[in-house]
Amino acid sequence: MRRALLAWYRRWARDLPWRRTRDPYRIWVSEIMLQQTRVETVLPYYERFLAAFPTVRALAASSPASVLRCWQGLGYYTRARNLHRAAQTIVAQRGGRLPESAAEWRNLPGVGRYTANAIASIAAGEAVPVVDGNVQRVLARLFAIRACIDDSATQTRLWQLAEMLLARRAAGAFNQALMELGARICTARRPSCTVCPLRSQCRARAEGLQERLPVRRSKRPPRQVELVAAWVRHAGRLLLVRRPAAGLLAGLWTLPGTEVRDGQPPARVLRASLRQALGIEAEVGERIGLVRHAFSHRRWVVHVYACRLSPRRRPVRAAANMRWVDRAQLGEYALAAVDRKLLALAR
DNA sequence: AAGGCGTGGAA
DNA sequence: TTTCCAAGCCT
Repeated sequence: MRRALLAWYRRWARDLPWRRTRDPYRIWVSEIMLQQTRVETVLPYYERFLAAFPTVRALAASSPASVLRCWQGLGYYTRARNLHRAAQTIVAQRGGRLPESAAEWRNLPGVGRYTANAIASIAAGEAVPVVDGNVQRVLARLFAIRACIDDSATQTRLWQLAEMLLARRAAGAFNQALMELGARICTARRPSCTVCPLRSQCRARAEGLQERLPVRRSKRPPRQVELVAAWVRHAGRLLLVRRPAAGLLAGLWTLPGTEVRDGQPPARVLRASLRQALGIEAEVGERIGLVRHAFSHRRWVVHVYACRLSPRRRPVRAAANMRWVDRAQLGEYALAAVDRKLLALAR
């Protein structure tokens, strides 16, 4: 099995930038970006990030805002904050020397069992297994595991299997090969069994179960939330506010606004929110659009209104989490994808 | 154990 | 349009 898999990988592995280096810093950055994120999505971010922060020292010396700007649009923003924090810890406590074992990597924020083992096996050849979504699927099929993949007992078994199968003298290549197989051949839907290097050893295929495995727990549908946002311009500038430091899209910038409880009139809620949260007296004008956005765990419907400051209450002094922004300066503010949609409405 | 935490592509 | 999901981690 190892021989077939490694031979397949040598022949078919995609040429990816993080496969062209053994620099632990670069491997680390790639693994963090790849958490729950597709290769094609990561590629441009990876190149930009390493151009901006080519070493762990450069990353540690940068500002949180600049790291977040580089990450904007990639999602799961805690990853960026953890990466930055970890870089500062590495410089402050280890003189910039990166961890050298999976156990050491595991101590860094944002580095769990999968990521620690991935980095250590790929960058240093340490003989430790990985189990990610790909490996779960490949092993569940290879061994025809019908138990729910989310059960902790099943997880334990998958890690044991990955450990048992591991090609210990080529751990990095083996781990990547298993994941590559899951990404390219043993896909979630319509796996390409006829060209799979493990087809003769796959129990799911022998039993015709490959399309039905693995079995996952069904997730309950995301909660729907209605919001209202304000497009406030004054003297050629647009009002932005910074989201709270914790929670959804923490630390990113957005249009001012708030949640609308069911049945409430959006325009009135918005006017009250601007006054109470920001001390701004504004007239809420026409609705310039409706934006729908889906997160992993909730769905937003955002009403966007054009607003103008009440004439006698100007000028407005910006609080710490509030900025009047020139169009030319917009690039200095990290925005989530949902807020790109909001801004695109009124251009 | 289960839910918070993003996004975009595929079916 | 909706659903599922992709190189997970943290609480």
